[in-house]
Amino acid sequence: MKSRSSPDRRQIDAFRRFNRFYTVFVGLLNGKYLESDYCLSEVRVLYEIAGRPGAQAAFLQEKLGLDRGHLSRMLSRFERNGLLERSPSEADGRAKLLGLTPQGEAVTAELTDKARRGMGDILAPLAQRDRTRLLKAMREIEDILSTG
Amino acid sequence: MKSRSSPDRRQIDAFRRFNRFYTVFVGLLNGKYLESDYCLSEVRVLYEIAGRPGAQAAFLQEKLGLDRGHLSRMLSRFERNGLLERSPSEADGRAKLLGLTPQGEAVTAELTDKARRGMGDILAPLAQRDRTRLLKAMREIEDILSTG
DNA sequence: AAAAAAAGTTGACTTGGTCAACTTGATTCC
DNA sequence: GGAATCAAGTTGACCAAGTCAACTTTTTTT
Repeated sequence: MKSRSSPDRRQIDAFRRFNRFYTVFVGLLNGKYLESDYCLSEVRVLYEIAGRPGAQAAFLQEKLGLDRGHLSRMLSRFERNGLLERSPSEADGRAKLLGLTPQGEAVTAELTDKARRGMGDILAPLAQRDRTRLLKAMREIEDILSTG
Repeated sequence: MKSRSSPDRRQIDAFRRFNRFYTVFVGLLNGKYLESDYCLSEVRVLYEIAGRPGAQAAFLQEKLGLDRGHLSRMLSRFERNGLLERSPSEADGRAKLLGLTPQGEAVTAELTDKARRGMGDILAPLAQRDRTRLLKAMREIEDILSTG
């Protein structure tokens, strides 16, 4: 590995400032789209199931880092509220396959919509030029941090 | 106000993607520096008191959006653990002025240190050029989003 | 066939946080 | 100046998210 100078204090502090800034910013967003009966991990679970119908709990538990019991109860609640169906797996008698009901799909779509509207409201007052700059900057951060 | 075109779908989705990305990223960071007995709001409270010795609870409660009762108990706990002193205000008999004890200062400094080290670890493997790009992009996002 | 492991459920518990009632001291406003 | 109102802080009751461990059932290993 190539030897590199260590980061200086000014850079580290600017980094921390951005994190504080963006944490608050995202907090506001989430506070907004969490105006919807569902907490963050519930939303993540719904999205995940929507994206992979037929997944099983163990997979979600692993991927999202949730507790078994917690997830089990959450899924029961979803089922009770008509958002989710759990059907026995043919391949494995222990497992249950997860899938959203039409109502579950609708709720998930509504959540996505709300999230999109939230973002749209933030972008709307910006000039087209600033939107482009913003998204380019975001892209750049993703690139740099994810290859690092 | 100048009329502007509404943001398009691609931009909105790129925005959301960045939010997901950065939420996970920050989550990892926090997971790291929350390896320290203190939860996020406790850390914020400590930082706030460190930055404004003599502040009173009502101010913190307002600024950080915490519940009165929750904050009151948190401060009691800090006091019990020797991190905090609450002295009666001369100007207002109801109020108590908050200040960190030397031990409280030490804990806070240690937290800051940990946070800095966390950031440093992320910046370290990057080339100097990428660090500069990263921080410039962050700066740009702050600028655009905070003036909007 | 026995032992070990995996999927899921359940109960007991911890904890971060909310809500409302209450005490005490400061303001307001006739 | 005194009654009504309001603000600062404390306390108790409560909630919901999340953790931990025990248990059942089915599958895999050997």
